[in-house]
Amino acid sequence: MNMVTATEAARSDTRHLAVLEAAVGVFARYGFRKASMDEVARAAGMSRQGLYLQFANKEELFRQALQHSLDTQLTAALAALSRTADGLEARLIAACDAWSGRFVGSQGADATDLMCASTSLAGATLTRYASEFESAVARAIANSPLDAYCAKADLCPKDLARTLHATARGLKQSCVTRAEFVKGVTVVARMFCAPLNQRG
Amino acid sequence: MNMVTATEAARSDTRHLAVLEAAVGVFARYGFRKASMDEVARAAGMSRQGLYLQFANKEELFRQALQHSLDTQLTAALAALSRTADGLEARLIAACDAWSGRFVGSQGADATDLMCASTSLAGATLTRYASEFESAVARAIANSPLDAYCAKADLCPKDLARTLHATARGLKQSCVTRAEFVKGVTVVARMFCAPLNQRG
DNA sequence: ACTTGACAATATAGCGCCATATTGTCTAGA
DNA sequence: TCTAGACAATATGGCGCTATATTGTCAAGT
Repeated sequence: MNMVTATEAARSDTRHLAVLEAAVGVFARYGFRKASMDEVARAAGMSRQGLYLQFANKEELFRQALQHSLDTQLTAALAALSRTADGLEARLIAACDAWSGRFVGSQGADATDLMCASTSLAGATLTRYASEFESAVARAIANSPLDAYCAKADLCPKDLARTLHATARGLKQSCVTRAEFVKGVTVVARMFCAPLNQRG
Repeated sequence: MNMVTATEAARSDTRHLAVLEAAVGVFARYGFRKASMDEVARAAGMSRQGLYLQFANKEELFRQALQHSLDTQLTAALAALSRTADGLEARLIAACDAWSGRFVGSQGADATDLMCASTSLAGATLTRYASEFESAVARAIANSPLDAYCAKADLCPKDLARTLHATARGLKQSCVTRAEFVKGVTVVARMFCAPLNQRG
């Protein structure tokens, strides 16, 4: 692969991602059914036919947009977890926010539609990413001094990760503002990390 | 009020509550719309007209059944919280389970219907009970040694209670079995109570 | 005090039909 | 490589209609 094709591939890839970003925005606002290919094309600044040249159909576009969104969120969460310069508490908060916080304030009446479409069109992907998130959180905990306390409390890092994730889900469904969400996540993370701030 | 009327009132009240119990079961299984007065009457072992002698209409029956269910759950939660012989962790677990755990495994396709009907027919009652639950949890925390740690962590008992409640909500929506739910609640409660098990 | 059987009023589910919106595909062209 | 315009196939929402189920209310009986 020479320079030209590499550059072209990179540019085409960038364009591809930009389209997916636009699609994510439109799907998030209108849900799966009420979002039209026309709307997505306009948001991406291209023609409707341009979309069909890149994606076989609406379902495929949705699948890729969903996967891109999940990928972005998971990548950001992993990045947050790997900032070992920060304390575990800050990393957990940032990770949960990156993973679950993005669409907190903006879920309308189409939320059920989105969840339904996501599970029916890419349920496996969805659960796979969620599981990867929990595993990464569990690893971060296992590689921290908190791991020792877990054992003492007859718990494993995986348990903490799962419950942290459940808390994020609960907050997502009950919080109106993102600030509220972050506040809630901060509370769990801080309490989970409490053993680190005391002499054991 | 003499003995006879008092006894009669008590018996009538017991009957009333038994009918509400039956109604709760039917509504929980079928949702609001798909549950028929006929079904409730059969479950309560009485005639459909008997229901209309006690409740003005279906909405009123639902409101009272919901309130009775909330009342039962809140009462059980308060009782759990007041068992000061137990440690805070056990009390928090029992309280969350009593408040949120009852219908964990049994939520079918009519769950949305139930939530929608509940909020539209008795939204104020719903939020009032939820708020009372959180306040009671907050009080239990404030009256425990954990209160001191809260202050040190720049948090208040109310924050912990709210987040605990959010965790219960998240678990309720993601757990398939009640055991799973209790396990998740145990994890948060144990970690929240961690500061009590260490020398500060 | 509750049941039974009946009743009209109303809600619900299903169906077909129509108008419209959207999808997915094509051709021609910049 | 993308756009523009057109196209059939299909999905969707609305409307009227029918059949059925359910609600809410009777009168009569126990």
